[in-house]
Amino acid sequence: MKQQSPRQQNRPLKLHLTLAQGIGEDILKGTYPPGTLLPNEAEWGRRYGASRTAVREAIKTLVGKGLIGTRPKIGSRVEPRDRWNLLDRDVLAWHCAAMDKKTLLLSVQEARHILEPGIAALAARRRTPAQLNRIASALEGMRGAKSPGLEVEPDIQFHLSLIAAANNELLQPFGGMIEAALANIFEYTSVNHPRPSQAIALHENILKAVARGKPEAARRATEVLLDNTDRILAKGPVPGGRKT
Amino acid sequence: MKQQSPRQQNRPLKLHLTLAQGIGEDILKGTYPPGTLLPNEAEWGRRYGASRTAVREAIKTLVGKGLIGTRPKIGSRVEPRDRWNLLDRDVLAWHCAAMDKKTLLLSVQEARHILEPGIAALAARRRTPAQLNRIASALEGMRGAKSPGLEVEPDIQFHLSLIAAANNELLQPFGGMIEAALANIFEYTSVNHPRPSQAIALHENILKAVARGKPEAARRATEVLLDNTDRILAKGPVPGGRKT
DNA sequence: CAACGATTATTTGTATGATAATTGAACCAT
DNA sequence: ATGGTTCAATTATCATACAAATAATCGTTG
Repeated sequence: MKQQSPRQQNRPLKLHLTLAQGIGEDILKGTYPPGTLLPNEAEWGRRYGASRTAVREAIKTLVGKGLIGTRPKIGSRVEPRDRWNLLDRDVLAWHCAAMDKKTLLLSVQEARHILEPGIAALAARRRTPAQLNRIASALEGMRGAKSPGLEVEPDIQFHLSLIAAANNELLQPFGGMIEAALANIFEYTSVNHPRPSQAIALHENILKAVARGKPEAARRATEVLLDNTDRILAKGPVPGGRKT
Repeated sequence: MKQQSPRQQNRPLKLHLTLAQGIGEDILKGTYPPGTLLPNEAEWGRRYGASRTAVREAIKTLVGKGLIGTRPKIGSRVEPRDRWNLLDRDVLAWHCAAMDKKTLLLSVQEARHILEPGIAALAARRRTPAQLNRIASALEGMRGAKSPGLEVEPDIQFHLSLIAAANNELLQPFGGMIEAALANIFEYTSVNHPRPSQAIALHENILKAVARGKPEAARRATEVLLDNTDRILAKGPVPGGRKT
């Protein structure tokens, strides 16, 4: 048999990562608003039963994400929100954990409406055959999915490969946002996707336009898909809700 | 009297930051392509004359930015590019240092064309009076600038406050990109801005549309401004070039 | 000889303790 | 009050030791 209970995801997570996550969530949660001072290193060590070494490494991670800054004799201060790396996978995850899901998903959709149509148009002009292939096989994955849960992963792959096909590295960081969004939309709307076949058709329209090198068609097809996602979201969470 | 001579660049930069910068630049420069292994911690320590502690803190910073991942017995491996936090201020700076400026600026402009019109439209719908004020005073700053160099800072402020006025936190991380872009465009095109008065007029159009709550007008005005910037960029660098 | 299991070696992870550097705050002399 | 000095709190750096993870090696066995 494998691991026992399902609450232990794979590996026990290194101590400094646990600390970074704990402190990061506190910050995103608003426990320490921007401008305020965090407890000092020794104090974090006491709270988590960790050595200063581990605490400092966690803090350096958070500094790397733009959440805090440190100065001798002062301590660690929370940076203003506009310096936060909100698109970072971890930060976004902590944000999800701390924030109302619906509000967050609406923000994500708004950003997607601004970005993805333009990205699809770019992809239609610049995608390589290999990139087109990757998009197509993601779509195949969606078709092949038996349960709605298994549809999410290929869906994510579809959008990630679309972004990759835009061939502009500065747009890649948005992949993390899309990834978090799609995973959470499923969490939120659960099994009540109206008609999976419809979603697949909408994705296929994008693929076709990108394949034929029609930027404007790709843009419009993406807008249609996003509008559809908006409608699914607007229906609100599934009545039963989800446990975890 | 304020600080004295400019010979001391602010502060001697902490050791772990020097390390993070050095290693980060190496990665962005392509010395260690994605998927390859970095030298181990002891080796970095030897190269920089630093303790393992300092090296490890630098590495944790880079992990935080998504550039590398670490595993015991394996070492530090460069992550695939689509996990890099390219919008992070530091990463972007290292990227600038490593890459051809023109190519980078073209990528930035492309991203701006996708993002900023939509952002301006959002801002027209949602800006608060205070946010509108901040945009207006940035424009005033541009007007008041005596030398072209002094015009850059208010220009940056104009765009940052426009992004802020969109009131979508997920769009904020792009501020760093715009910031780096505008600073470098000045570096690149130097003093040969054709007519500052024209640039100011184009910015003013955006402000007016946002003030009047006209999303589509704001979108179009932003597109016009970006097209203008494109033209300035297309002229290429100033013949004399810049020293630094 | 092939496959599998234990051993080993390498690298990162964590802990401890000490010292240096930075800088706000308190203090003191004028 | 003013200006400089000292003090103290906190991060920054170092050295060392040991723990944990895991790829590679080696040896056993079927």
